[in-house]
Amino acid sequence: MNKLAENLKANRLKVTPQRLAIYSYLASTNEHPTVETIYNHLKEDYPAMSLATVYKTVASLRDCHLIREFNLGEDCNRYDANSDVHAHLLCTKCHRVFDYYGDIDLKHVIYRLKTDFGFETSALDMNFYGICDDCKNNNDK
Amino acid sequence: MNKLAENLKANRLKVTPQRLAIYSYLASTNEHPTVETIYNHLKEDYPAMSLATVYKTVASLRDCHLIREFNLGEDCNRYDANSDVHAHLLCTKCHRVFDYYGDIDLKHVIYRLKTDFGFETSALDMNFYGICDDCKNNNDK
DNA sequence: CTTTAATTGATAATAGTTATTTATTAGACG
DNA sequence: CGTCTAATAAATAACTATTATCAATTAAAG
Repeated sequence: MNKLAENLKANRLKVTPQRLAIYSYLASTNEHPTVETIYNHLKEDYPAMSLATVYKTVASLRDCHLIREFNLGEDCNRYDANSDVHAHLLCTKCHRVFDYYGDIDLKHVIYRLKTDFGFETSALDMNFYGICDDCKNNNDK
Repeated sequence: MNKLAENLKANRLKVTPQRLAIYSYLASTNEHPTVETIYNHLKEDYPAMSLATVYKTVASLRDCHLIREFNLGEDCNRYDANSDVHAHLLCTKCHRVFDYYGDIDLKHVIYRLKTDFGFETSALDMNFYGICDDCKNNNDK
């Protein structure tokens, strides 16, 4: 039994082909896909899969913290199975999202939030908006 | 003529009572209101104001950078006229949003993004999700 | 194998946002 | 100050991402 199936079982989620496919895809990509993207990507191998199933599955995976759901000011959410602490860089031109594993002292900030304000942090987003290197160079169109 | 009206003029936006009211309200609060909240707050003084006007106005103000639009994983956007660099703390229990003006070395990160990846940052969000002090103490309900 | 509760697929419903259209108005110009 | 015109507002229809519903299917426990 693979790791993904074990994670599902550990969270009392039934191991279905649909869930394995969605979770597996998210674990294999760093494209931060939307529900639409996930659906289109899996349509070929799972032609019967419903869009509603994708929505329900990402909600389940998010609820048991197997994936992260986030919004970068677009009209839809994005999903990410990468649990390492990292920032997201959204290129406002090509709409790709890049990861940044930087030297940002987040533990220090989380500690300050707790001691100074009594705020108990359980998750965080760090999002940068701008123009990526490719788009800066490719000024054609 | 007040500062708000001057800002509107500087961006070639007509100075209308609706825009002044919405912009003025955003400049006066630190509650990070949603469109719904803005609409309800102004309904008393401007009973004829349409919800569509609020949507169009915040879009205009956002487009000329007089306010910021952001999303904290809720089902609607929030707006903020505070242009100082700061983080947002969303209490996932009472759904209030607090500001944090911390010692986060963002200039350093922005510089690294540019030199290491060629990413030109034009805006950023730093969002912390957790439980605020009030909610931690008020465990009643 | 049987049973049962969870899940899927199809689709209707919901909610936030945007588009459309007509009436109104800010502000330029004389 | 009155006239004119393009921009804006109000009302509401349309759109789209997401959620809810429900009958059919299936994972998995016994």
